[in-house]
Amino acid sequence: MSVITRFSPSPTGLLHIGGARTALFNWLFAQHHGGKYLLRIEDTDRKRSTQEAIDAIIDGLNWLGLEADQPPVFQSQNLQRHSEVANNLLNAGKAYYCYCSPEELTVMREKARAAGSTRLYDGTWRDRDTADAPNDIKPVVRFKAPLDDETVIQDLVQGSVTVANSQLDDMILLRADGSPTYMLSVVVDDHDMGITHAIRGDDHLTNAFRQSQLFQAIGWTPPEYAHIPLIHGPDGTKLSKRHGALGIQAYQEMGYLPEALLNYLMRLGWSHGDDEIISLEQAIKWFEIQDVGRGAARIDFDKLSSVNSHYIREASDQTLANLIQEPIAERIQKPFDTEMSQRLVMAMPGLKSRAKTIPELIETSLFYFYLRPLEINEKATKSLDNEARNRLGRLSELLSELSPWSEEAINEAVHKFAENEDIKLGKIAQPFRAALTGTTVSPGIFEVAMVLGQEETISRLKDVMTN
RNA sequence: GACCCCAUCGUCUAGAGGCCUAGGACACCGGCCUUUCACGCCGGCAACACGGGUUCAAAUCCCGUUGGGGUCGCCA
Repeated sequence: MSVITRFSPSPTGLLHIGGARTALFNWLFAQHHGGKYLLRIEDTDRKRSTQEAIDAIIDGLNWLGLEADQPPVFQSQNLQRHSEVANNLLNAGKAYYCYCSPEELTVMREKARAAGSTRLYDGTWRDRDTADAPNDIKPVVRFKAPLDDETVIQDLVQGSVTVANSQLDDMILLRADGSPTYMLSVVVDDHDMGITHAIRGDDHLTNAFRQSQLFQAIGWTPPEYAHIPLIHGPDGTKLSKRHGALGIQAYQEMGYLPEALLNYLMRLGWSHGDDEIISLEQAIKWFEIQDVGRGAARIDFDKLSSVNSHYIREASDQTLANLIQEPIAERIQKPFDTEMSQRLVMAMPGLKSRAKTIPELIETSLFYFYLRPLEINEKATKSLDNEARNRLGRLSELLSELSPWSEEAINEAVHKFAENEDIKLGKIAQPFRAALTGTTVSPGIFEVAMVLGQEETISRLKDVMTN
């Protein structure tokens, strides 16, 4: 039997980092087994589901490259089928009508809780004659859950998990308005979609018991379950808006590369020995659900950044240039022309090894495109005393005659210059950097000069001399 | 509160009874490299929650304690 997995978010909010990881694990598992990975939008709560959320989820998934193998399934379109299954259960005597009013249930719940019970519904209508039914109450349909024995889930991650059936009450299958509940819909859709493995968050573990019972009652085989631990915030508490319960596009905006986020996410809970940098191809080969840990993991932005900087360094100069060209143009208020594009690509090797995020990459590349005269920051100004300016003057004369204009040639020329002036290289390199970049921190200054070109370099030198 | 799950350096983790005086990565601290900042390289700090068993031997198995998390809706 071929593997089919699914990621089934409810479109009531953004695709957060935990959801992204769940999707990733489902995707990896399916890929590893040569199966299929499907997307099911659980939009049966029509009040809370929004089109924006649906778009955000699908966009986020696409950005990460976790495309489903089939068009998404919208749960709301299977409602009829779901109630049909409930009605069959009703006919078979495995479900029943319950006429309790919401008020009655509230009282019942409070009583049960006070008594320390997990069975919040006491089964009032389980065996009661429907002839007793009040006329003013529309009934819900409840599942006649087994009272004795226990339900056991062989979870692929958590191992064998057992609960006494006496702990579980009769869940609602169909609401008073006839609409199916989540528990029912999940079971029917998982079956109808042929889901073989349900990989989902830990928070569903207790749901698995009831779903398993339902499968049993209908006579279907439940999927294999794998409940993966949740992701916590840096302080170990539940992920909240404060931490990282941000939409995935927030991470995009913060400048994380999708491959970096994917790599980071897969290592949260899953491991393959000591490997840290793992490509998607390798992950597909290596991914075993048994290797997923059982404890919750905290999100660590430092590590994410570190992984990100690795992928930035790995990315091709052209790819990165394409990525940041627009943002740079916005910053400098000037559209890119061919020459600027070429300059950016040329500058990339020196730039990318210094950046942990894309915004950082943008920030540090700006000086290449600022119009003259450059603004020199305070620190940089300090290296431009009179002596230094005079020296830069002499250097600029030398450089204006330099040919060819290569990094190596510039390097050689400046070294020779320092030798002739009997100064340490730093004495000229730092003022040179200040003049060309306006700052004290930049890529190698010979590389900078090379990228800037002979004319621009000389001009920038002259700018600081005349000021 | 009841039920369920979890527990190795600050963080992510390796570890499936002897290979562990517990390994890697991030972060942190030194050093090297060097025209700055990074990168890179070298070194350092740092953990098996606690208590009982089982065993010749336990981070690894069992029980308990403590701590953390999850679930208890006519939400999903």
